Amino acid sequence: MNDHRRYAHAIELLRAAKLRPTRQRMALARLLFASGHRHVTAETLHTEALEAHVRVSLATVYNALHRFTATGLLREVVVDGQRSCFDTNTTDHQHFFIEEEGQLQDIPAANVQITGLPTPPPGTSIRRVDVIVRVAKVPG
Amino acid sequence: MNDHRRYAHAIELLRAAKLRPTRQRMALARLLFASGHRHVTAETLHTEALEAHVRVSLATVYNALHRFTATGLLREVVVDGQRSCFDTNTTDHQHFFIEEEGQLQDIPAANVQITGLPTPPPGTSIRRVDVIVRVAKVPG
DNA sequence: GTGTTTGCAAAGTGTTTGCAATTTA
DNA sequence: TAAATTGCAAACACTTTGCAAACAC
Repeated sequence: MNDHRRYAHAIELLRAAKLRPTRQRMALARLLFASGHRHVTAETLHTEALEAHVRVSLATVYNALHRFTATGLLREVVVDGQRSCFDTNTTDHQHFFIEEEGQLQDIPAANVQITGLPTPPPGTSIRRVDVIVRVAKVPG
Repeated sequence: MNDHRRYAHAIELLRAAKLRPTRQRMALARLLFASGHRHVTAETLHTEALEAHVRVSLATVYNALHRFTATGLLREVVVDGQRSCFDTNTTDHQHFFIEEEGQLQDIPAANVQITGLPTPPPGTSIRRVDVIVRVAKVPG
Protein backbone atom coordinates (compact mmCIF):
# COMPACT_ATOMS: atom_id res chain seq x y z
CA MET A 1 0.00 0.00 0.00
CA ASN A 2 1.51 3.35 -0.99
CA ASP A 3 1.45 6.53 1.07
CA HIS A 4 -1.54 8.00 -0.66
CA ARG A 5 -3.65 4.89 -0.29
CA ARG A 6 -2.62 4.55 3.33
CA TYR A 7 -3.76 8.10 3.95
CA ALA A 8 -7.05 7.57 2.16
CA HIS A 9 -7.64 4.34 4.00
CA ALA A 10 -6.91 5.87 7.39
CA ILE A 11 -9.17 8.87 6.90
CA GLU A 12 -11.95 6.63 5.66
CA LEU A 13 -11.72 4.40 8.72
CA LEU A 14 -11.76 7.36 11.08
CA ARG A 15 -14.72 8.92 9.30
CA ALA A 16 -16.63 5.67 9.45
CA ALA A 17 -15.87 5.51 13.17
CA LYS A 18 -16.96 9.13 13.59
CA LEU A 19 -13.61 10.08 15.06
CA ARG A 20 -11.99 13.36 14.13
CA PRO A 21 -9.00 12.68 11.91
CA THR A 22 -6.40 14.40 14.03
CA ARG A 23 -2.74 14.23 13.08
CA GLN A 24 -2.12 11.69 15.85
CA ARG A 25 -5.00 9.39 15.04
CA MET A 26 -4.17 9.50 11.35
CA ALA A 27 -0.61 8.51 12.03
CA LEU A 28 -1.61 5.69 14.35
CA ALA A 29 -4.28 4.46 11.96
CA ARG A 30 -1.75 4.40 9.13
CA LEU A 31 0.64 2.39 11.25
CA LEU A 32 -2.07 -0.01 12.35
CA PHE A 33 -3.99 -0.53 9.16
CA ALA A 34 -1.33 -0.15 6.50
CA SER A 35 -1.34 -3.79 5.50
CA GLY A 36 -2.12 -7.16 6.98
CA HIS A 37 -3.28 -7.68 10.51
CA ARG A 38 -1.34 -6.67 13.57
CA HIS A 39 -1.16 -7.09 17.32
CA VAL A 40 0.09 -4.11 19.30
CA THR A 41 0.33 -2.85 22.83
CA ALA A 42 0.21 0.82 23.74
CA GLU A 43 3.93 0.73 24.31
CA THR A 44 4.88 -0.95 21.02
CA LEU A 45 2.65 1.35 19.01
CA HIS A 46 3.99 4.41 20.79
CA THR A 47 7.57 3.35 20.12
CA GLU A 48 6.74 2.67 16.52
CA ALA A 49 5.18 6.08 16.15
CA LEU A 50 8.22 7.81 17.62
CA GLU A 51 10.48 5.83 15.31
CA ALA A 52 8.37 7.05 12.41
CA HIS A 53 8.98 10.60 13.73
CA VAL A 54 5.37 11.06 14.73
CA ARG A 55 5.11 13.18 17.85
CA VAL A 56 2.43 11.64 20.00
CA SER A 57 2.16 11.09 23.72
CA LEU A 58 1.63 7.70 25.32
CA ALA A 59 -1.62 8.98 26.84
CA THR A 60 -2.91 9.77 23.36
CA VAL A 61 -1.94 6.31 22.15
CA TYR A 62 -3.97 4.80 24.98
CA ASN A 63 -6.83 7.10 24.16
CA ALA A 64 -6.71 6.22 20.46
CA LEU A 65 -6.51 2.47 21.12
CA HIS A 66 -9.57 2.63 23.33
CA ARG A 67 -11.56 4.76 20.91
CA PHE A 68 -10.58 2.49 18.05
CA THR A 69 -11.69 -0.49 20.10
CA ALA A 70 -14.96 1.12 21.16
CA THR A 71 -15.81 1.89 17.55
CA GLY A 72 -14.93 -1.55 16.29
CA LEU A 73 -11.73 -0.70 14.47
CA LEU A 74 -9.75 -2.83 16.91
CA ARG A 75 -10.39 -5.67 19.27
CA GLU A 76 -8.75 -6.20 22.62
CA VAL A 77 -7.15 -9.55 23.35
CA VAL A 78 -6.53 -10.59 26.93
CA VAL A 79 -3.55 -12.91 27.15
CA ASP A 80 -1.62 -11.85 30.16
CA GLY A 81 -2.28 -9.70 33.15
CA GLN A 82 0.59 -7.36 32.40
CA ARG A 83 -0.35 -5.40 29.34
CA SER A 84 -3.33 -4.87 27.06
CA CYS A 85 -3.05 -6.20 23.56
CA PHE A 86 -4.98 -4.91 20.56
CA ASP A 87 -5.70 -6.74 17.33
CA THR A 88 -6.54 -5.13 14.00
CA ASN A 89 -8.40 -8.29 13.03
CA THR A 90 -11.88 -7.76 14.39
CA THR A 91 -13.43 -10.76 12.69
CA ASP A 92 -14.19 -13.95 14.57
CA HIS A 93 -10.94 -15.77 15.15
CA GLN A 94 -8.70 -17.26 17.80
CA HIS A 95 -5.07 -16.95 18.90
CA PHE A 96 -1.86 -18.76 19.45
CA PHE A 97 0.14 -17.17 22.24
CA ILE A 98 3.85 -17.88 22.27
CA GLU A 99 4.68 -17.63 25.94
CA GLU A 100 8.39 -16.91 25.77
CA GLU A 101 7.94 -14.06 23.33
CA GLY A 102 4.60 -12.75 24.42
CA GLN A 103 3.69 -12.92 20.73
CA LEU A 104 0.22 -13.49 19.33
CA GLN A 105 -0.65 -15.22 16.11
CA ASP A 106 -4.11 -15.42 14.57
CA ILE A 107 -5.98 -18.66 14.05
CA PRO A 108 -8.72 -18.31 11.45
CA ALA A 109 -12.07 -19.01 13.07
CA ALA A 110 -13.06 -21.10 10.07
CA ASN A 111 -10.74 -23.83 11.27
CA VAL A 112 -11.92 -24.06 14.82
CA GLN A 113 -15.07 -25.76 16.01
CA ILE A 114 -16.16 -25.62 19.62
CA THR A 115 -18.96 -27.97 20.60
CA GLY A 116 -20.54 -29.04 23.84
CA LEU A 117 -20.58 -25.71 25.63
CA PRO A 118 -23.16 -25.82 28.39
CA THR A 119 -25.87 -23.19 28.48
CA PRO A 120 -24.59 -19.96 30.03
CA PRO A 121 -25.44 -19.07 33.63
CA PRO A 122 -29.07 -18.01 34.16
CA GLY A 123 -29.77 -14.46 33.12
CA THR A 124 -26.74 -14.19 30.86
CA SER A 125 -26.03 -14.68 27.20
CA ILE A 126 -22.81 -15.43 25.38
CA ARG A 127 -21.07 -12.37 24.08
CA ARG A 128 -17.90 -13.95 22.77
CA VAL A 129 -15.88 -17.12 23.05
CA ASP A 130 -12.16 -16.51 23.36
CA VAL A 131 -9.75 -19.31 22.67
CA ILE A 132 -6.09 -18.84 23.53
CA VAL A 133 -3.83 -21.69 22.52
CA ARG A 134 -0.79 -21.25 24.72
CA VAL A 135 2.29 -22.67 23.07
CA ALA A 136 5.87 -22.91 24.26
CA LYS A 137 9.06 -23.24 22.31
CA VAL A 138 10.46 -26.73 22.13
CA PRO A 139 14.15 -27.54 21.83
CA GLY A 140 15.26 -28.53 18.36
CA MET B 1 -15.30 -30.61 56.12
CA ASN B 2 -14.64 -30.07 59.84
CA ASP B 3 -11.77 -28.08 61.32
CA HIS B 4 -9.59 -31.08 61.95
CA ARG B 5 -9.97 -32.44 58.46
CA ARG B 6 -9.36 -29.02 57.01
CA TYR B 7 -6.15 -28.80 58.95
CA ALA B 8 -5.04 -32.27 57.92
CA HIS B 9 -5.90 -31.57 54.32
CA ALA B 10 -4.00 -28.29 54.28
CA ILE B 11 -0.85 -29.69 55.83
CA GLU B 12 -0.94 -32.63 53.45
CA LEU B 13 -1.21 -30.33 50.44
CA LEU B 14 1.66 -28.17 51.64
CA ARG B 15 3.82 -31.18 52.35
CA ALA B 16 3.15 -32.62 48.92
CA ALA B 17 4.11 -29.27 47.44
CA LYS B 18 7.26 -29.18 49.60
CA LEU B 19 6.26 -25.86 51.12
CA ARG B 20 6.80 -25.20 54.79
CA PRO B 21 3.49 -25.19 56.58
CA THR B 22 3.72 -21.76 58.09
CA ARG B 23 0.80 -20.30 59.98
CA GLN B 24 -0.03 -18.05 57.02
CA ARG B 25 0.15 -20.74 54.36
CA MET B 26 -1.89 -23.11 56.47
CA ALA B 27 -4.60 -20.51 56.96
CA LEU B 28 -4.71 -19.62 53.28
CA ALA B 29 -4.72 -23.28 52.24
CA ARG B 30 -7.62 -23.96 54.60
CA LEU B 31 -9.57 -21.08 53.12
CA LEU B 32 -8.79 -22.15 49.58
CA PHE B 33 -9.19 -25.89 49.79
CA ALA B 34 -11.84 -26.31 52.46
CA SER B 35 -14.52 -27.50 50.11
CA GLY B 36 -15.50 -27.18 46.49
CA HIS B 37 -13.56 -25.21 43.95
CA ARG B 38 -12.91 -21.51 44.18
CA HIS B 39 -11.72 -18.52 42.22
CA VAL B 40 -9.86 -15.86 44.16
CA THR B 41 -7.75 -12.79 43.64
CA ALA B 42 -5.00 -11.73 46.00
CA GLU B 43 -7.29 -9.03 47.30
CA THR B 44 -10.34 -11.22 47.92
CA LEU B 45 -8.29 -13.89 49.64
CA HIS B 46 -6.53 -11.32 51.78
CA THR B 47 -9.84 -9.78 52.84
CA GLU B 48 -11.23 -13.21 53.59
CA ALA B 49 -8.23 -14.04 55.73
CA LEU B 50 -8.56 -10.83 57.72
CA GLU B 51 -12.26 -11.50 58.22
CA ALA B 52 -11.32 -14.91 59.58
CA HIS B 53 -8.98 -13.10 61.99
CA VAL B 54 -5.88 -14.44 60.29
CA ARG B 55 -3.10 -11.90 60.40
CA VAL B 56 -1.35 -12.03 57.06
CA SER B 57 0.06 -9.33 54.82
CA LEU B 58 -1.03 -8.82 51.24
CA ALA B 59 2.55 -9.44 50.14
CA THR B 60 2.44 -12.85 51.75
CA VAL B 61 -0.85 -13.64 50.05
CA TYR B 62 0.75 -12.84 46.70
CA ASN B 63 3.72 -14.94 47.64
CA ALA B 64 1.55 -17.87 48.66
CA LEU B 65 -0.63 -17.69 45.57
CA HIS B 66 2.41 -17.80 43.35
CA ARG B 67 4.04 -20.65 45.24
CA PHE B 68 0.79 -22.59 45.21
CA THR B 69 0.53 -22.00 41.48
CA ALA B 70 4.12 -22.99 40.81
CA THR B 71 3.64 -26.23 42.71
CA GLY B 72 0.40 -27.09 40.98
CA LEU B 73 -1.97 -26.45 43.87
CA LEU B 74 -3.56 -23.60 41.96
CA ARG B 75 -3.91 -22.49 38.40
CA GLU B 76 -3.91 -18.93 37.17
CA VAL B 77 -6.73 -17.79 34.94
CA VAL B 78 -6.27 -14.75 32.75
CA VAL B 79 -9.56 -13.02 32.14
CA ASP B 80 -8.90 -9.35 32.43
CA GLY B 81 -5.88 -7.17 32.43
CA GLN B 82 -6.66 -5.71 35.84
CA ARG B 83 -6.12 -8.44 38.37
CA SER B 84 -4.77 -11.97 38.54
CA CYS B 85 -7.27 -14.71 39.23
CA PHE B 86 -6.47 -18.08 40.76
CA ASP B 87 -8.49 -21.26 40.51
CA THR B 88 -8.35 -24.18 42.90
CA ASN B 89 -9.51 -26.45 40.12
CA THR B 90 -6.31 -27.47 38.37
CA THR B 91 -7.87 -30.10 36.17
CA ASP B 92 -8.57 -29.50 32.51
CA HIS B 93 -11.61 -27.25 32.25
CA GLN B 94 -12.87 -23.98 30.84
CA HIS B 95 -14.59 -20.83 32.12
CA PHE B 96 -17.59 -18.64 31.87
CA PHE B 97 -16.73 -15.06 32.68
CA ILE B 98 -19.59 -12.81 33.73
CA GLU B 99 -18.40 -9.42 32.60
CA GLU B 100 -20.46 -7.16 34.84
CA GLU B 101 -19.43 -9.01 37.98
CA GLY B 102 -15.94 -10.09 37.04
CA GLN B 103 -17.05 -13.54 38.22
CA LEU B 104 -15.73 -16.84 36.93
CA GLN B 105 -17.61 -20.11 36.69
CA ASP B 106 -16.13 -23.44 35.73
CA ILE B 107 -17.13 -25.37 32.66
CA PRO B 108 -16.20 -29.05 32.94
CA ALA B 109 -13.77 -29.96 30.20
CA ALA B 110 -15.69 -33.13 29.52
CA ASN B 111 -18.40 -31.09 27.88
CA VAL B 112 -16.28 -29.09 25.55
CA GLN B 113 -14.77 -30.31 22.30
CA ILE B 114 -12.41 -28.17 20.29
CA THR B 115 -11.63 -29.41 16.81
CA GLY B 116 -9.84 -28.02 13.81
CA LEU B 117 -6.97 -26.28 15.56
CA PRO B 118 -4.15 -25.78 13.09
CA THR B 119 -0.70 -27.08 13.92
CA PRO B 120 1.11 -24.70 16.28
CA PRO B 121 3.78 -22.32 14.94
CA PRO B 122 7.05 -24.06 13.95
CA GLY B 123 9.25 -24.87 16.91
CA THR B 124 6.45 -24.72 19.44
CA SER B 125 4.09 -27.15 21.07
CA ILE B 126 0.74 -26.66 22.72
CA ARG B 127 0.93 -26.22 26.45
CA ARG B 128 -2.69 -25.45 27.15
CA VAL B 129 -5.86 -24.34 25.45
CA ASP B 130 -7.77 -21.72 27.36
CA VAL B 131 -11.39 -21.09 26.55
CA ILE B 132 -13.13 -18.10 28.09
CA VAL B 133 -16.82 -17.83 27.33
CA ARG B 134 -17.59 -14.19 27.99
CA VAL B 135 -21.19 -13.72 28.96
CA ALA B 136 -23.18 -10.62 29.78
CA LYS B 137 -26.32 -10.18 31.79
CA VAL B 138 -29.47 -9.85 29.77
CA PRO B 139 -32.52 -7.91 30.90
CA GLY B 140 -35.37 -10.05 32.22
C1' DG C 1 22.06 -22.87 63.82
C1' DT C 2 20.76 -22.53 58.99
C1' DG C 3 17.91 -21.57 55.52
C1' DT C 4 13.08 -20.09 54.68
C1' DT C 5 9.36 -17.08 55.22
C1' DT C 6 7.15 -12.96 56.71
C1' DG C 7 5.83 -8.02 56.91
C1' DC C 8 6.60 -3.61 55.97
C1' DA C 9 7.34 0.16 53.20
C1' DA C 10 9.26 1.52 49.04
C1' DA C 11 9.63 0.92 44.27
C1' DG C 12 7.82 -0.70 39.93
C1' DT C 13 4.67 -1.34 35.97
C1' DG C 14 1.04 -0.36 33.11
C1' DT C 15 -2.88 2.65 32.79
C1' DT C 16 -6.04 6.54 33.71
C1' DT C 17 -7.18 11.23 34.82
C1' DG C 18 -7.50 16.44 35.47
C1' DC C 19 -6.86 20.28 33.16
C1' DA C 20 -4.91 24.07 30.35
C1' DA C 21 -3.53 24.66 25.66
C1' DT C 22 -4.38 23.34 21.04
C1' DT C 23 -6.87 21.72 17.19
C1' DT C 24 -10.94 20.52 14.42
C1' DA C 25 -15.32 21.38 12.25
C1' DT D 1 -16.36 29.78 18.39
C1' DA D 2 -17.97 25.63 20.28
C1' DA D 3 -16.72 21.08 21.05
C1' DA D 4 -13.26 17.57 20.77
C1' DT D 5 -8.56 16.26 21.37
C1' DT D 6 -3.92 16.53 23.03
C1' DG D 7 0.07 16.37 26.29
C1' DC D 8 1.78 16.65 30.55
C1' DA D 9 2.30 15.36 35.12
C1' DA D 10 0.10 13.54 38.86
C1' DA D 11 -2.68 9.93 40.47
C1' DC D 12 -3.95 5.16 40.26
C1' DA D 13 -4.43 0.05 40.87
C1' DC D 14 -2.13 -3.90 41.21
C1' DT D 15 2.10 -6.33 41.96
C1' DT D 16 6.92 -7.02 43.17
C1' DT D 17 11.08 -6.25 45.86
C1' DG D 18 14.71 -5.37 49.54
C1' DC D 19 15.71 -6.35 53.84
C1' DA D 20 15.54 -7.05 58.89
C1' DA D 21 12.98 -9.75 62.16
C1' DA D 22 10.60 -14.07 62.96
C1' DC D 23 10.05 -18.76 62.09
C1' DA D 24 10.58 -23.86 60.69
C1' DC D 25 13.37 -27.74 60.66
